[in-house]
Amino acid sequence: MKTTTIGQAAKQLEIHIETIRFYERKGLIEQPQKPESGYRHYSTDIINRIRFIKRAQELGFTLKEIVNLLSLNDQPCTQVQDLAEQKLASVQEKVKDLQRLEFALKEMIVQCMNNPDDDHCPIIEALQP
Amino acid sequence: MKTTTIGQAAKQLEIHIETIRFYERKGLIEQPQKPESGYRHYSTDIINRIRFIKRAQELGFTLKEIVNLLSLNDQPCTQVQDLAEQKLASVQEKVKDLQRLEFALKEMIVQCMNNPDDDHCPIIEALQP
DNA sequence: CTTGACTCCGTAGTAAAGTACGGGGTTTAT
DNA sequence: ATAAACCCCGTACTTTACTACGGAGTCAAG
Repeated sequence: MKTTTIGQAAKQLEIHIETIRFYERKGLIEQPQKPESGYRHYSTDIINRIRFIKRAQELGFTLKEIVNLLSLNDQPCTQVQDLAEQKLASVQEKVKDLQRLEFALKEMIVQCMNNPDDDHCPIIEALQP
Repeated sequence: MKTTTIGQAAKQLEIHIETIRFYERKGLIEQPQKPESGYRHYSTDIINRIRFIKRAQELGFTLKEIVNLLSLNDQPCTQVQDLAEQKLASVQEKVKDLQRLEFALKEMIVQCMNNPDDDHCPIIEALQP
């Protein structure tokens, strides 16, 4: 089986070596087999696991949640679904809030554009509820 | 004018006293007038400013960004408009990101629901390349 | 066989956003 | 007028997710 050193793995994954060691310490990945040299050698399995971690992170999961996700590997699908649904709910809430803000900012800008007096900005008051 | 002590303000805003002092140190709010006793006394203006900070935070703005938002207050109207437009752009971007995330999560959940095999979760597999 | 690149390990530092602590003054209620 | 409750200040600690450092061992090229 083909294996890579930690440096090659890091380059391939575009992360720092230390990040890999960090994940190891945090229990997100196992410490790989180390032959007599003492150097870590990574299988594609571990590489893919790190890729998984990175993707989950992009989806807004914290490392803690990812540990949880990974531990669900052997758990029934419904539990994984639960986690994803929780995440979804919080994301949807954030979107709504941001859209409210977007609307508010747009309103402000319009008011600004209709303002003849440059020294008295309507946004100033609008920002202070 | 009615004022409150830091403790009352904190209770009202449901944050810690130390958080208020922390915002002061970070320049998000001014240190309020302190009479001979040395105690801070907060006007409703400052209370509202903190409320604004909290709201902006819930919307995903960092304190650094909020400092920026708040700095809109002292600028002439055209500059305020500029900054508001920059903010708007970043908010819109954030909304888009979150909607992408929302979509990805929904897809996963649907796949999960259509999965007859509870022991073999498509979410976990989807994230494993 | 030596030089440079790579790896090991443990420890320390970073940024963000607080939170806690402790020794001292002040206010308020009894 | 005294104890409880509140506030002052500076400093230190917390969490998350890394990132950096430094001395020592190892491997690969010339």
